[in-house]
Amino acid sequence: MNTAIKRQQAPSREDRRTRILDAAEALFSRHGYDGVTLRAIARSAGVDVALANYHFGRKRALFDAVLLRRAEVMNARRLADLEACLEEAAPGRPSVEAIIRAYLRPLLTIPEVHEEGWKNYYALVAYVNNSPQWGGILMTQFFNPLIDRFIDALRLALPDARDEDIYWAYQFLSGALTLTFAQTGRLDELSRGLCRSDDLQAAYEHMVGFVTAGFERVCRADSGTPAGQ
Amino acid sequence: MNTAIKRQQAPSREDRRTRILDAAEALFSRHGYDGVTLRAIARSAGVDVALANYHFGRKRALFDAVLLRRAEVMNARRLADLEACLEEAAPGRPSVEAIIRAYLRPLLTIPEVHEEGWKNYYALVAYVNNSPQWGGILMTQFFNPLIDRFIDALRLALPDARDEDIYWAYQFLSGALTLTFAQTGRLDELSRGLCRSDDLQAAYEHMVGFVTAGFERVCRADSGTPAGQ
DNA sequence: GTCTATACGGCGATAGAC
DNA sequence: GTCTATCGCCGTATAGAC
Repeated sequence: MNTAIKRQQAPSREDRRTRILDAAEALFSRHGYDGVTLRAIARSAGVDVALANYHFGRKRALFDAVLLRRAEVMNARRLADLEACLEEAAPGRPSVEAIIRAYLRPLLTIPEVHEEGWKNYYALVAYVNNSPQWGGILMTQFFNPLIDRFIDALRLALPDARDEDIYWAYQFLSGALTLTFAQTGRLDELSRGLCRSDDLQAAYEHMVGFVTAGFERVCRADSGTPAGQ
Repeated sequence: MNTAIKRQQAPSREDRRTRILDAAEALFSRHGYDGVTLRAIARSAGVDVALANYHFGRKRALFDAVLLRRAEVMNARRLADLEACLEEAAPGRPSVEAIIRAYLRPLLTIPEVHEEGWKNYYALVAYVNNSPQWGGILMTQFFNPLIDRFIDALRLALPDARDEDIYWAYQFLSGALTLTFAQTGRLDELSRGLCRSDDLQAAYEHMVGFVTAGFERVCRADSGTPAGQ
C-alpha cells in the first residue's frame, strides 16, 4: 500500500543499513580499520552519525558485519560446490584439481562479481588476511568452518600427505588468492599491460593450475623438509 | 672530543633518524598509512614532532623512506644470489627451482631476520602489496628492476613459456610470499598449532616446492587458457 | 522500533607566547 | 625550539522526535 505509492520516498530501514555497510566496506578497504572514522562512513552513506551505532553497535562490530555479509554468501556457494564435487567422485577420491576449482570458482561466478561492492570486499579480505592485527582472529572467525571442510577433502584426495604440508600449501593458496582478487593493478604495471588485474577468468584458470601443482608437489609422501636447508 | 665523553648523552642525529624509521615502520605495519599520525610516530620514537618532517619531509616521503631502507638491502642480496645462480648454470639453463631459491632465500638468511624490525617490514610489504591504493605504485617503485631480472631468468629456464603465464605465476608467488612472511598467526590458528607462522625455515622449504611446481605447470607449452572455463 | 540531535571526554593539529 | 591555549574531530552515549 504505502510501498505502492513510493516514488522519491525516504529510504527504508534496510536501504539505510545496506548503504552504511556499502560505505563502510568501500572506506575500510581503501584506508584500513584505523584510517576510517564512523563520521566518514556516515557522511559517505548520507545518514546521521549515530545511525551506524544504532544498527551495528561499536565500530569493531560494524567491521565484523561488513565482512560477514558477503562471507556468508560466498561460503554457502563454496560449500555447495565442494559437496557436489565430493558426490561426483564418490565412492572414489576427488581430484585435487576438482577441489581447488570448487574453492575458487564461486569467487567469479557470483553474478554481480564486477560490481564495486564485491571488488571492495575482495580488497578488504586481502587487507584482513595480511594484517597481523586481524588475520589470525578474523579469518578464523569467518572462514574456518568452511576451510576445515576443504582441508578434509584435500586429505581425501592426498591420502599420503602430512597434515602440516597441507596447511602450508593452503597458506600459499590463501596468499595468492587474496592478493589476486584484490585487483591492485600491480600485475598490469609489472607486465606492462600484458596481463590485466580485473581479468578474473584468466586469474582463475592460471590459479587452478598453479595451486593444484603446488599441492601435489608439497604433499608428495617423499617431499619432506629434510634436516638441512 | 664531545663524543668521547658521551655516556647517557642525547642520541645522535643518526640515532634519531633510525628511531623515527623504526617507529614509523612498526606503526605503519600495524595501522596502515592512514591510521598513523606523524605525532604518534614522534611520540613512539621519543623525538619532537617536527623532527620527522625535518629529516624526511612530508608523511608520504617518510613512508617511502621506511620501505626503501630495507628494500635496498634485500634487493642487493637477491640480485647477488640470482647472478650466482645464473653463473653456476652457465652456459646451460638455470632450473626454475634454483631461481626461486635465489628469490626467497635472502628473506631468511638476513642475520637479524628475527628482530622486530624485519618482521614489521615484512608485514608492511604485505600491506602495501595487497593495497589497491599502494600496490600498483609502490611495489613497482621499489621492486620492479629486481623482478624484471628474475622474470628474465625464468624466461631462460622456461623457454617455451608465454610471458603472460610467467607474469600470472609471479603474481601467485608474490601473494603467497608476502602473506607468509607477514607472520599473521593465521596459520597457527587454522592448523591448531601444528604449523607456526614464525617458522621461516619451514615456510621457505614448503614455498620453494609449491612455487616451483606451480611455475612449471602454468608455463607448460600446452597449458593454455582455453576459450571455455 | 527507527532515527536525529546533541553532548561528553579524549586526543591531534595549529599557531601564538615565551 | 619548546610550551601551551585553543579548536575541531574522534568514538560513543543518550534523550527525545516520530
